[in-house]
Amino acid sequence: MDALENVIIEGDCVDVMNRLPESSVDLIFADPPYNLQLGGDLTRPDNSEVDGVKDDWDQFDSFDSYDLFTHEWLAACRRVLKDTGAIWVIGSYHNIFRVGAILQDAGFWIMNDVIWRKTNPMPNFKGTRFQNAHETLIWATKHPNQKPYTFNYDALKAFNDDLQMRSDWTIPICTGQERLKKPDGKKVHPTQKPEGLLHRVLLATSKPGDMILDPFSGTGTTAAVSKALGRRFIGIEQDASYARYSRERLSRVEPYDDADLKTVTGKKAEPRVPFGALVESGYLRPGDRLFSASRRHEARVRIDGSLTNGDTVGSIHRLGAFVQRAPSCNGWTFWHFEDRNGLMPIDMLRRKFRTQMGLG
Amino acid sequence: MDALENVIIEGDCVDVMNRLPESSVDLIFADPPYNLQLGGDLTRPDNSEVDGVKDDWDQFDSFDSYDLFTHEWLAACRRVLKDTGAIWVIGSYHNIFRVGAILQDAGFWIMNDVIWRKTNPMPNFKGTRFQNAHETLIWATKHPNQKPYTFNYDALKAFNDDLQMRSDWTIPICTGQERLKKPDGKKVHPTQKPEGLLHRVLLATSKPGDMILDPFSGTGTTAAVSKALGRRFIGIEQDASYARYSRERLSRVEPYDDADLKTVTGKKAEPRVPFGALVESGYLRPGDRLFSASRRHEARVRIDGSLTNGDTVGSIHRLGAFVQRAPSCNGWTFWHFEDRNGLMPIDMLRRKFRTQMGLG
DNA sequence: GTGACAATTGAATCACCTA
DNA sequence: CTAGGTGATTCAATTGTCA
Repeated sequence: MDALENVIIEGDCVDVMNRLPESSVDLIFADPPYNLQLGGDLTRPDNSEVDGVKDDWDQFDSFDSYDLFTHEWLAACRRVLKDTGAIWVIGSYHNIFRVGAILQDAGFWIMNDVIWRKTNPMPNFKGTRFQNAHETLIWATKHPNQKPYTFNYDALKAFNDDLQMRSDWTIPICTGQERLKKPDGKKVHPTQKPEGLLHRVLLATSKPGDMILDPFSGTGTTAAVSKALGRRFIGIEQDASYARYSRERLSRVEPYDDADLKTVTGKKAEPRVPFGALVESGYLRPGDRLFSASRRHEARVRIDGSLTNGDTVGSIHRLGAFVQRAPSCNGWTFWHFEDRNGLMPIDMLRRKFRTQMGLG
Repeated sequence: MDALENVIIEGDCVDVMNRLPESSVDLIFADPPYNLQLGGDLTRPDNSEVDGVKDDWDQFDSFDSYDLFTHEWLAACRRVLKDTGAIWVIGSYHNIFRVGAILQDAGFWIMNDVIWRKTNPMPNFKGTRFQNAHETLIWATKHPNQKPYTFNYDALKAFNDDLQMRSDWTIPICTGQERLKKPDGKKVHPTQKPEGLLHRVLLATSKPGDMILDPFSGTGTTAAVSKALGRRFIGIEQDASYARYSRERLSRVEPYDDADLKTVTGKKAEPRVPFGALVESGYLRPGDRLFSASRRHEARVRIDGSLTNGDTVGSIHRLGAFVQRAPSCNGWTFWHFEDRNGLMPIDMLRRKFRTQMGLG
């Protein structure tokens, strides 16, 4: 099974994952069933109070088997996941606490829990509980303190009107044209996830070309959004009917233009330019004076790209920190050079250097 | 220990609970240590230091020792709880999954998980994850399919502007006058909960005269709100200083005026609709063109909701400001999409989104 | 008093590369 | 592995200061 990609595979997810090469997947999105062994409709979300007696004796037994099931598919996920990879799991209060605890026990490291806040949830008709208006997602890396992992911070900030993205996401449930229907008009799947949710997940924690795996593929929302966003994917689905519907759905997905897949990136992604290179290339000359924005501090450029204020010598960062008595300082934004129009941060020169050298 | 009530008891919560009469409590609210596992120091971009939770009471050797601790206090809670009673637990992703699973294993029956959506959470200063903007509460009865239990559906509906109360609550963190301060101006407790949160909990799931127990009483928010709402209470707190401050606080509590509560309801509770949400939900597609009203400027939509005009990229606001050479710009009114009837501001799409999603 | 502006702060698993 | 250097990074509210 090499170079298998962009398919929906029919079968048990543990079996199928164990036949995939290890450390081959960048990101897993898993929407596991809630009610394995719990007696069908009785424990479907929001109906858990229907039966009086059965749940009582069933409870321990069913939690145990659910835990075992969870442990097994998470172990299979862990094997196929790259050491730089991550996993998302979505669930409700019926199962998410067990899944989250087992995830932690398996060695995954939770980065955030994220709340999918539904704009248009089903009402609780009986008025016996709060309206169940959200689901919980867990985002976890394969290892504690894992470096690197993918998080497109700046893209999400642009998405969110220039504010950093929060852990609660307001997204509509899947309805209308997007919802897959059978010829008789009934919905194909009871819990089809909205493409908007997967769009945000993939935008946040994957890159174009990444391999995305969904072990409980269902109607193929993960696969469909992966295809649209220029990611590779493997979906695994046990149910032949769901698999058939999702393949048909995928055939209708048009990938977006490569140019539109690009996202906002921040300074962290830019190539490093040592300050000395600006001096070397004549953007600044030894002896030039630099100033803090307020002109309160002044320093002279030296031939090796260090600065001196007379008493002390150091890098742009060290001297900036020193004169401010701060533990650290970004010299690029702290120091300014004299321009026709007044003081300009030396970061301007760095940008000019990058552009003229064809960097970034 | 009979008829002990309306007190803060100093001591280990398991010891104290085991000395209380069994089946004597109507509702428990528990805010256990979160086991945050913080690393080194954290500084803000302005170099100031974040005052994190490094207290001894939040230190555990391992998940195992935390699980054992959790199991023990939950067992003690179970004993003192009436068969008609219920429990609330609050936590974050560090601990809530373990607590939820152990709660289920102990025989409690989860009714809802509730999200406390913070209006003013602390940012993620380093841009490494999503801003941790919520905490999770679990509401569970003592038994599966328990009847009766207390749920004041109508009171909540009235409280929530005649809308059914959802499972996500928008409430500010505890600051300002409400936050207890030492004589030196420092906060008494690192994690004091807002009274608005407890107000909703008690309003929803307790009755006047009920006995409310908080095994991790801290600064006594549960006790204070219980007193204000005419409930009886017992708070248990290990730390002598916290206990002293909470007793002093209680002496000042008077019955509530609802208007004073800092909760956010109705339309104001609805989060902003960011531009990216229109893209992920299909109101605009990556590759679509946007124009300024005069058509003098043009840009393309990308998957992260950023715009590009070929040279420059940025959010709708950033790019709008850039092309106009303005310091700032409201992208919602500056950029337009092509409609049958000509150009329409993208703000129209946001309004449509809000309307269709029932967001005010 | 008042309005503008600056300073402070909150349950936080918060950088990364090279020598 | 550690140590050290470079240089990237924040939102909403309340409180305090100064004109």
